[in-house]
Amino acid sequence: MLQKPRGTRDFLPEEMESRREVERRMREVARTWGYREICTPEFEELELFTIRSGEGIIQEMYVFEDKGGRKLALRPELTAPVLRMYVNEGRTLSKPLRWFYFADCFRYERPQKGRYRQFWQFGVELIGADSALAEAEVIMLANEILSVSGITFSLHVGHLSFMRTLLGELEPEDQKKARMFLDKKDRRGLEDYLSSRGHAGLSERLVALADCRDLNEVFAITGESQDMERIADLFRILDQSNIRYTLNPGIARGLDYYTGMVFEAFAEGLGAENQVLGGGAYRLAHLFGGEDTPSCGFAVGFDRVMVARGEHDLPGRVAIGVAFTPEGREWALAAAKEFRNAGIVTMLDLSGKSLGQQISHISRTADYALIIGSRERDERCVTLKDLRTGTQKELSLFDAVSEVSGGDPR
RNA sequence: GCCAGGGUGGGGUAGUUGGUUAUCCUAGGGGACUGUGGAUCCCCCGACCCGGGUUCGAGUCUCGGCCCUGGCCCCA
Repeated sequence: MLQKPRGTRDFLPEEMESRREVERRMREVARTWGYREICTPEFEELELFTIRSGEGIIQEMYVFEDKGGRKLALRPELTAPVLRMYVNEGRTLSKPLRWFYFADCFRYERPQKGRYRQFWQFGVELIGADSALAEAEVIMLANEILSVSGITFSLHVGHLSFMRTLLGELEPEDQKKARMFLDKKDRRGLEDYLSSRGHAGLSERLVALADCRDLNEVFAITGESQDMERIADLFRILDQSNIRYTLNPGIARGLDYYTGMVFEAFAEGLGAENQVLGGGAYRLAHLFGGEDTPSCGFAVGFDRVMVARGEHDLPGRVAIGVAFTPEGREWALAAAKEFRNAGIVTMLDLSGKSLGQQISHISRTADYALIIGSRERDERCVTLKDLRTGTQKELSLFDAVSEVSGGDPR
């Protein structure tokens, strides 16, 4: 038997409905903040992704050549494509642009819990706004989107300025190493490394900084800086908005990518891959031939959100099945049309078996059986059987529709 | 790329120190039953992940691969 490709998944109707429901809620929140949906190609020129991240990521992407010899890649993320799109066709639109997307991405990695080779991201980009309020807006939006998705999460907000100030005295190579140790929370490793590079005093300050949960403590370590007031304002806005977050100056990941504010969210019950959201302020447009444009955004790992939610039963829709005899078929077709016009899920029996067998089959997938034979046809009525109670009555078509409309699904 | 544990019909399972036709439940299909049957009865379908090796004989032992589940690495 043929198997699906490694790291991909099939979704049965139940799971799909539950995914669509969460997706719908996320879209709805984004819309109420004025963000509008966009869509970019499933694959792009390979170069779009290597410009920023280097050739090294090719081995973690689905890369291929088309019949014209073009080097292409399935998109591994959406920020670069969205900014490419902005440079191509969004430059003359009035700023700021508020865009969101829900799309699948592909990465050639080892699958594990919450990590697949095809996965979905819900993301937001706010392009062309450069203020504390813009950054705060994106964080607040992220917070609301995760909230409506029904998961328990913690939000960590940091700023690269803190770390940069301290790391400034190091060579770029050493900065990278130091960040790696910080990210892994390997304090001994950090200390040993920095001592060996002649910066013995620095590790203590870095560790202290990563531990800070209060802005005043942070500034006590980093000293005064130019953007101090703006950073303070960002956190002031978050506090005024009653967002629950943790100040985390230790966020060290993706420093090459982001330029200022950075934030992440973590959910419970996900094992090693517990990050469900990442975002921050960045500048990418100039890499793709546009003007240097301040932007910020985030991406939600949709599949991880679904894993973190666990099993949820969705309320189903009321459904009816129509059982009929050959003489009743025409009237049954007309009746089914009426029910569907009223928005009721209506399934005709396709087997042509005896009424008893039809009802037996209908009872597995529907809440009501509509029974139509020559008697109903002659009297222009229908027999409606409530399959949960077993009671049935003969009604006019109009009354039957309103009866079912008012009923609850199983 | 590395480590650990797994892989028996669609789903869930039993299978002893290697030994006849691989167990049970469930789902699915068909039939009896022609206006009540969500039933009942009967029947059917369908599996040892793949490939080598050991053996008279492998679901069982062994090696390699694939896949799954976790963890490491990475995470734009």
